[in-house]
Amino acid sequence: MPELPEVETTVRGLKVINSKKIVNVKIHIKKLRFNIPKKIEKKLINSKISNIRRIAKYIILDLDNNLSLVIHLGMSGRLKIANDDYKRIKHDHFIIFLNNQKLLIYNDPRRFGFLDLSLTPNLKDKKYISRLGLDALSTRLTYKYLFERISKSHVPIKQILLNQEIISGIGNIYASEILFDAKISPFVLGKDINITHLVKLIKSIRKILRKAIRSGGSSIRDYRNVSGVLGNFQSSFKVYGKEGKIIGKNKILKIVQYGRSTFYCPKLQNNK
DNA sequence: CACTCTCCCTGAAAGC
DNA sequence: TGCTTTCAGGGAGAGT
Repeated sequence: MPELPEVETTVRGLKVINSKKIVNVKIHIKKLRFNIPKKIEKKLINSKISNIRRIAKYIILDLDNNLSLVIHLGMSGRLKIANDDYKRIKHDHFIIFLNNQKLLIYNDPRRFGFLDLSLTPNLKDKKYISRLGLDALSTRLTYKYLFERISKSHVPIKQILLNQEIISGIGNIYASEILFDAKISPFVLGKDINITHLVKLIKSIRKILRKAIRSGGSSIRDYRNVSGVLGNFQSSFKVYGKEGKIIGKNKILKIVQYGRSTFYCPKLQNNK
């Protein structure tokens, strides 16, 4: 669910708690994908949120005590802001109480997400951050950069788009949508993509992700922003989840690459 | 080193 | 209808 547009939507929604002070923290389960850092409560309580930002699919809450809280939503994670009369529901694992009577709640049924704490200046040294390639919406993402990174690769472009060490922020849904928009076959290998297609690919990456952000994010079913409002980009999906759909007289197929589903149209995505 | 596969977990949807 | 099976958005780490 949460790819760059959903994370960006979440970060924008979280701005309302910027400059608020953390007055309490409750952990209901200590192990998500990784263990929640020990004594995190003590480090968070009494600090003030000084900045809220996104790095790839990571949400960063910078605090005024030189620490940063890192949140990754995994596949099913969600952040909610609620009032102090909120009744905890299933899978609410981590709750931050703020000095404006609001709560920040981390809910994650599959627990593939994680929370981490870092000294703010050392955040970039965390290995999950340091390895990241350019952000999918970075202006530095050019065809030259991509060519340099993939022109020797024997991996299909669909998988390249999912590799966060090359471009960060794209997940399985938007990868299919982007390739469809760029009319590029998901099978074409990095080494076989020409410059014209790289230029088209970058255009489509920006176009699809920006449009999804404008729609408030998306998901298969029910991506919601921090206030619980549904995103609606999924109504704009052209190929994802559309197996068998006919466009003109061309059919959309679903295949599996590297264990992930890819939706595409062989006739329209032929690299011509 | 480069690449591929499996697994973490719950719940929705499909299959029977 | 209801029980069982399959499959899912991410990413690390093991395996080839």
